[in-house]
This record gives sequence, structure tokens and C-alpha cells, in this order.
Amino acid sequence: MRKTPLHRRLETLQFLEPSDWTILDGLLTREEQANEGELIVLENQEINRTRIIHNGWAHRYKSFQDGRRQIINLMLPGDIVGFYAVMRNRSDYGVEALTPLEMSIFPAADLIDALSQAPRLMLALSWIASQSERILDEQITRIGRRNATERMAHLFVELFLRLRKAGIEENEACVLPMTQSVLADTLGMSHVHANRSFKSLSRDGGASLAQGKILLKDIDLLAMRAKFDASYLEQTSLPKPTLKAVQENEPFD
Amino acid sequence: MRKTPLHRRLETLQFLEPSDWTILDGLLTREEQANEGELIVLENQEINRTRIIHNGWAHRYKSFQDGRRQIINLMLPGDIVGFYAVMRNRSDYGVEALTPLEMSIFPAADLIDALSQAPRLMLALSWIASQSERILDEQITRIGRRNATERMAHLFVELFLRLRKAGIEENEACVLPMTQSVLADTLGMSHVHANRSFKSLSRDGGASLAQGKILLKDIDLLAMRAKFDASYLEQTSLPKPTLKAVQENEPFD
DNA sequence: CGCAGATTTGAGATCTGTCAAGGGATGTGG
DNA sequence: CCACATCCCTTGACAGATCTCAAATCTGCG
Repeated sequence: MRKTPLHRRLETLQFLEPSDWTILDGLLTREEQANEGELIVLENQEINRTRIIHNGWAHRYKSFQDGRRQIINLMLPGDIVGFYAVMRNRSDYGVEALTPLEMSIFPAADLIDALSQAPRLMLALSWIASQSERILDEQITRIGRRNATERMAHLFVELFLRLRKAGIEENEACVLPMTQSVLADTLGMSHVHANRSFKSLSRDGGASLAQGKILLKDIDLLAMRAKFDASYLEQTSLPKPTLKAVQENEPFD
Repeated sequence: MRKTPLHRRLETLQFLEPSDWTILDGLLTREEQANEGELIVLENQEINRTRIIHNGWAHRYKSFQDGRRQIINLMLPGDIVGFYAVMRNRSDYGVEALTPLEMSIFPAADLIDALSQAPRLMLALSWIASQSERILDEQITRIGRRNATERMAHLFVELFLRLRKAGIEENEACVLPMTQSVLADTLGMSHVHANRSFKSLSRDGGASLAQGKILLKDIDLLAMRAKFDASYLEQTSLPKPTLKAVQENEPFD
């Protein structure tokens, strides 16, 4: 099995044993592709598949009857789509490809089987799940308590760092394949205001537009404008007590 | 072991076997109390305990150096605090008691042990975790794409329904133990504007104030003002394929 | 009573949204 | 190669929502 961004994220844990990798790779046998703009998951539709993104971007969104749309999270290589799919009979969100996508796909129930067999894998994938949850936390904080430019700069820095962690090269991580409307729906603002905020960032030299793509030019500058604190994304290893706990029970202090 | 709100939530699944309940109760042996205003979890501090709320309210928040604060989620009876604590060495958020609290507390690593022993329990608690994630999704959508009054009405209805699912009686579920400043920090607005929005809801008879508590008076009315769609909270049972999958492997169609 | 914290209100400043229109790039068909 | 359509970006003007500041009122409590 080739090394996917998910592999790279999990490798940094230095925690899984060969048998765990084998079980993981057992899940990643079937591939799926999608075209730009394709809907991978439909809102309010049954879901029973889990996907791992190997290449390309997608977004997870909710839409209103009156046309409003909120993008909840951007899904990057190494992210899991429908981790909890087996626990729910309907999807409360949609997922749409922002670029052509390469993914693995498997029945969500297989995940449960794999995790019951391999506690370390369970821990490792829960670690991924916990990261997604922290990213949602930060999205809430960003939208709730930051103004438009801060919000945008903050998102840019987050995306850059997430891409790096998935093993995407720095120069590739600086190109965001999204329109300003997508940006607006992610940040909870109008596309007109998103444009004004973006212009403000590009005037400073933090970002620019090239071939219809957003280019991040000065991450440090963006981080400063966003008052960025990276701690919610940092995690190089599982804490020691955890590592022990998978082998043997730990006494309660 | 007495029947806690968590028990009641899990019971509705009609899915756990006696042995699972035993393992769960094994986790819930040690109790912890907290006073109103007490900090249960400190921001940027080590965490290695998981808590189950049995009684009372708390909130999970992030704060900025300049004093801004965003409440990410309100934690109610039956909710789990620090489900992923074992996977991270530091907490990215704080948790503060909004009322006196009764909780169970145990080392986060014990959760892993319990879940490795009991796949059905793993599934059941993941189901709880997936609900929290959907609630975060909705919080993002609420803050990102709803105006102030819609936001507030929407939160009120969500809280009412969450409390009901945790087995809290309807009349008790209509009393929210939070100030308008807490409400404002939850909804990402200023406390002044929160007050104006609240007044607008109370003028219509949807809510009112009594003894410093927010009283929900007409849930249907609030739901209408919020254009509330309850699907993200609904889930009476696990889908059939899942139930099967825990016993035996399921063929991939 | 008097304090501390919570709610309420007004006024003005600021931010953000809406509407409307123009410009630029890209792709398609003639 | 041009005409045209489409999608995206950009801008201005104005309306509306929300924030900030400041002060008044209210409430529970010692």
C-alpha cells in the first residue's frame, strides 16, 4: 500500500505496530474518484460508507431552504469523511468536491470491526477524530469572535498548517483551490465582504490571486493579522499515560 | 448504580447488553462535585480525566488574551467532558460550571480499556460523540448564517430538546440557568445585542425572565422563529447494518 | 440600606449585507 | 478567429445589523 496522507499523519504518532498498519490497509483496498463539483455525500441522505481523502479538497456543508449555505469544514488529504457514518442513518450534511478527488471507500461498519480488533488503531483514529473536533471548535471561535479579516487570515493559516501536517509540500500548501464564494460560505460572510477582506489581506502582501487560485504569500504576516495560536493543531505524540494504557491498566492516582 | 442521564440516553438505543452496562458502571464509581462558577477544566492545561455530567450545567469555552470569549458548547446532564482527553496532552478549551455540578470522573485511559473490551459500548459512546459533533456543526451554522434573534431562538430550541433526550422533565427543561452574557458569548454577539434579541423573543411570548433565569414559554413559537429543523438531534436507534456488524462481518455490496 | 452583578436603554460609530453594475478570464460553437 | 455565455472577481452606494460606550435601573444578598 502506498503512503497516503493519512499514513503520514499517523506515522508522526510513532505508535502503531505493523499489525495495526495491516488492519488499516485492509480497509483501504477500494478506491473512489470524484470530479470537481461532484457531491460525495448528499444532505439528509442515507450514509453507510466511510471515505479517506488521499488527494484533493472537499467541503462539508449545510444548506438552508432559502439558499443560505454554511461550509462547516474543509476536508483535506488525510481527512476522514463519515467517521461516524455507521452511527447515524442519515447524513446531516453534504460533502462536495472542490477539486478532483482520490479516496478510499469502505463500509462504515468495517471501521467498527477494525477498531474492535486493534485498540491501538482505535486510539490513533480517535486521535484524528479529536483533531477534527478541535478544528470545529476553532471554526466556532473564528466565526463567533473574530472580525472578517481576522477570520480569513486565521483560516488561511490553519489550512496551511493542516496541509503541512498531511505531508503536502510547502509550495503546494500555499495554493488554495477555492473561490471567494466558497471562502465566504466558510467564514459566514457575504461574498462581497469576503472579497473586500481578501483585498485587504492582499494589499498587505499576505495573499494574492493567481490563475483563479488563492495564493498564500506570507504565512507569518497572516498569522500576525489573525493573532494565530497554533496550539489546537499541535500534537506530535500521544501523552505517555495513554501509551501505557493500551498495554496494561493504569492505576488511578 | 442509579440511572443517570447518560444511562437514559443510551437506553433509547436498545442496544447494550447487561455486560456492557456493567463495564460502563465500572467507569462511574467515583463522583465529583463542583460549585457554580468553578473551573472544571483549565485552558491550556494538562487533562487526563474524563467526566460524565449527571446533574447541572457547564460550558466549554475558549478565551482570547484581549478578553473576548467564545462559548463553544453548553454541556448538559448526560454529556461527556473530555471524551478525547486521553488523546491530547493539553486542553484547548476550558470548562466552567454554570450551576452546581454532579459528575462521575475517571482516568481518561480507563475509557480506552473499557472500549477495547466492549465493542458495543464503543459503538454506543461513539454515537454520543457523533451527536456532540453534529451539535458543533449546528453551532457553526447557527453563528455563521443566522441573524441574532434566529440564533437565539434556535439555541433555545436545541437546548430544550437536548434536555428532554437526557430525561429532564419538560417543566425543568424550560429553565435555562444562564445569564445573558453567557448567552451572548455562546451566540457570538455582544451582551447588549443579546439583550435586545432576547427582548424581541420575550415580547412575542416565546421566552421570559424569572428569578434571574431564562424561561422558555413557547417552544413551538421559538422553533418557528428559528426555522428549526430537528433532524440533527434525532436518532432513536442505530441503523440495522450497524447492529449486525457488531456481531458479524457484513459483506460489501 | 448598600453593594455587586445583571439587565435595560439610548446614541452614535462601525461593520457587514444587499443591490446593482462592470470587467476579466475561460470555454464553446460557429 | 470571433461572438457569446458563464463564472468569478471587483467596486460603489446605500441599507441594515451589530458593536461600543455610557448611564440608568433592577435584583438578590449580606
